[in-house]
Amino acid sequence: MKTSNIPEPIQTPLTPAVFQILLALSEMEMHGYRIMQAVQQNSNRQMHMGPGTLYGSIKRMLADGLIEESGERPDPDLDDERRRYYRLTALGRKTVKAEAARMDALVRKAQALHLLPDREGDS
Amino acid sequence: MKTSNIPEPIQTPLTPAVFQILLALSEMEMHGYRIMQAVQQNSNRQMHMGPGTLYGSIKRMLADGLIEESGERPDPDLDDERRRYYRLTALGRKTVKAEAARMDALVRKAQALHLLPDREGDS
DNA sequence: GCTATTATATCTGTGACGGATATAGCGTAA
DNA sequence: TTACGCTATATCCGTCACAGATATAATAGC
Repeated sequence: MKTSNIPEPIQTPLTPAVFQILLALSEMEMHGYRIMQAVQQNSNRQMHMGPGTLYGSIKRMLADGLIEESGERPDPDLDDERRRYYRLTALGRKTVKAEAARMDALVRKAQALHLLPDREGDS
Repeated sequence: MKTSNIPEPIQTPLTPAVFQILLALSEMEMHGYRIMQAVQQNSNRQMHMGPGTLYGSIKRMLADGLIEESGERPDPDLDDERRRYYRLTALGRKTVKAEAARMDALVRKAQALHLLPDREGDS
């Protein structure tokens, strides 16, 4: 599957792993291991991201300019020197928005086909 | 990324290609080449699915029992003998629903983080 | 009859994923 | 203080989906 890059050099569809990482980092800066836990939690433990997927994805996302390492330590007291914190770049934020919009359109399509339980507030 | 198979042998997250094919076949039975066009159309020509992705995905989905070939020719008059029509299986329908629900949850998460333009009708 | 489009199919390089493995700091209970 | 489990990062490698290229052939229009 491929998306035409008419508007900007945005790279979609994102892989599930990359999208989950961007989504987690949209909420707050965090370090790698924390991302793994966040993904598991905000999916009701239905998804599991192993270290191979996590750190491999992080490396690629750094290279693509979607995220960057943040030197700041959010909590100087309870800290762990090993941790490496990451934050979204402007491109990362733009990309996660584009992907969310793409998925939203698909969800609406699915809704129109009665593949989701009916809800109030749809056109 | 991996999903635990607690409830049923449903295979999610689906790849974008597989989800698009299931979504297209949810609307109506159609043949392979038609699916390619449908994907392009209901994504405003932002996505393009080549024959490699299409027929490779179809082969896998047949093996996984998500779709099955339908001997019926919907339009006996305007027909093409080369066409091979496909329809969803019960598993395929269950799978596309599960995936739509998974994506819906992600979209809601994105909405809560203001990654989507605000809309009316959200809790 | 010529050409473009329709339609299916395979081959192959690239790259994401995911389990295994490695390394090491940290917390705590015996 | 030692042992163990958890935290945390990192790499390796096998598997598999993707995507362009290519092949083949039927159909449609000129």
